[in-house]
Parts: sequence; structure tokens; C-alpha cells
Amino acid sequence: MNYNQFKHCGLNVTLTMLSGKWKPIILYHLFHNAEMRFTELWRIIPKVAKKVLLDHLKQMEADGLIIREEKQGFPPEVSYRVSEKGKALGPALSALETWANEYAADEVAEFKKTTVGKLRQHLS
Amino acid sequence: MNYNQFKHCGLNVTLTMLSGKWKPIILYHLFHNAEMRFTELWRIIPKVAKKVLLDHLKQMEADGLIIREEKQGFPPEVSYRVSEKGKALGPALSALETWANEYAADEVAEFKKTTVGKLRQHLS
DNA sequence: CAGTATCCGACCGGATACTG
DNA sequence: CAGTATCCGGTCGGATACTG
Repeated sequence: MNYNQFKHCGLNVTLTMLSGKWKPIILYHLFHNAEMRFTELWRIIPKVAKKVLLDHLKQMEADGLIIREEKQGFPPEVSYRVSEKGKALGPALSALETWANEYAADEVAEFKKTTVGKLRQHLS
Repeated sequence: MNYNQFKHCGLNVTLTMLSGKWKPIILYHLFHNAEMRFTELWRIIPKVAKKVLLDHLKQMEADGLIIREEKQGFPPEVSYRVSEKGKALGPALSALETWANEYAADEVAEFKKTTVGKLRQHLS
């Protein structure tokens, strides 16, 4: 048996890169906005601690999913955007989303009631 | 607005269902074997604690990804297989795997050196 | 504005022993 | 064979305060 043929390795790598409580919503916003300031992301995402958001962004940058751009000057101005590598992941993420809505609609509804409810509250 | 349009709610739900250190390799084997006994899985997966494997299988069953079937008698005989819901996730998982091999080949190679290396050791 | 520095509790993977 | 029952250590998300 040739173990180099194992097909779960890449899957494991990808899931590891995506694991992190706020990464899906970060990716969602970056996919829809082309470029966002740090505070912009921080205000939009409900109840996330600054440190945690920074941790996630650092990981995603280290994994090459997003690109961090810093303009010199004061006050600091940092923006994040999706890399080509990240964009290439879009269809796969879309497939995961579609599957959930089709086969796990209840859990999705539950998720919306909790997290998205908090989001509205946060923005008002 | 014509980007890769995924919302993050379903994505979050799906990733939560897939989060677990050994779930990718469990799914891999169940996808390729149609039906497996518990010990069969346990022997194949390197260095996983019985309790952890059971935890993962219980979660996956609760999420409806796999089906647990128990035949009465002694000694116990329990087998696991992928549900229709789980099978429907196959293409999306495949897309994640493909992306990793194309855009994160280094990490995949590294993963093989560690985990698959342990597998050989475990089987010998 | 965009970070760092601490500190903390909860959860998760894991080791080990026991059971019907 | 296929589980339970404990206990443990590390990591992760999070709250709070401080800084260039």
C-alpha cells in the first residue's frame, strides 16, 4: 500500500488554515470589500476582542490567505485584502456554505439567531 | 456585487462540524470503505486515543455525517458508514483537498512527513 | 489607529484504567 | 469488542489595560 496516495492530507492542511472562530466572517467581509482597514473589520465583527482579531489576521497572513498593507505615517493606516491564493479558495468555501444551507439548515438558522443577532445589536 | 458569493453562516456551521483533529482521516477511510468496524478504524489511524476517536465519531453521528449501526450479541459489533448527508459533502471536501495541493504544497508535504510517517511506524 | 502585554477560564486532545 | 470513567496539560478565545 502506498501511503503517499492518502487524500486527507491537503484537507487537513486547509481545515487547519480555516480553523479559528472568526475566520469565516473575516473572509466573508474581505471577499466582499476588496480592502478593509483594521478598525473597519473590528467594528463590523460583533464582540471580538482586538487581540483575537489580530491573532486571526496574523495567522491568515502567515498562511498567505490575506495580504496586510501598511502605509507609513501617523496615525497608522493598515489595510487587509484577500490574496490570489485566498481568492482561489473562494469556490470551495462557497461549496461548504451551499452544503450547510441545503443539509444543515437548522444549525444555520440557529447560528444566525445567536451570532447575527449579536451583530445587529452591536451595530445599533 | 459579483464576487465569490458565500455567506459566512453556513460556512461556520460546516467548519464546526469538520473541526476535530482526526475527522478528515476518519472521513477519508469511511468514504473509501463503505462500512468499517470501530477497531478497524482505530487500528488504521495512528496514535489516536480510543476516547478521542469515540468522541469524534459521536459528534459526526450527532451532526448526521455518519451512521452508527450496532448488531446485538457478544462481543459487540459496531460499524460506521457515511450518510447521504455526509456523501453530499464529498465534492466540497475534494475541493479543499485540491486547493491545498495546488496552493499549499509545502504544508501538505510537511503534514505527510509528520502524520503519515507516524502511520508507517504504527503499522509496522 | 493599530497594535502589545498580561492574565484567565473553558475546552480539547490525550493517557490510563476499568467494564459489559 | 466497543465502549466508560478520570485526570491532565496545552491551546484558544477573551477581558482589560497600556503604547507609539
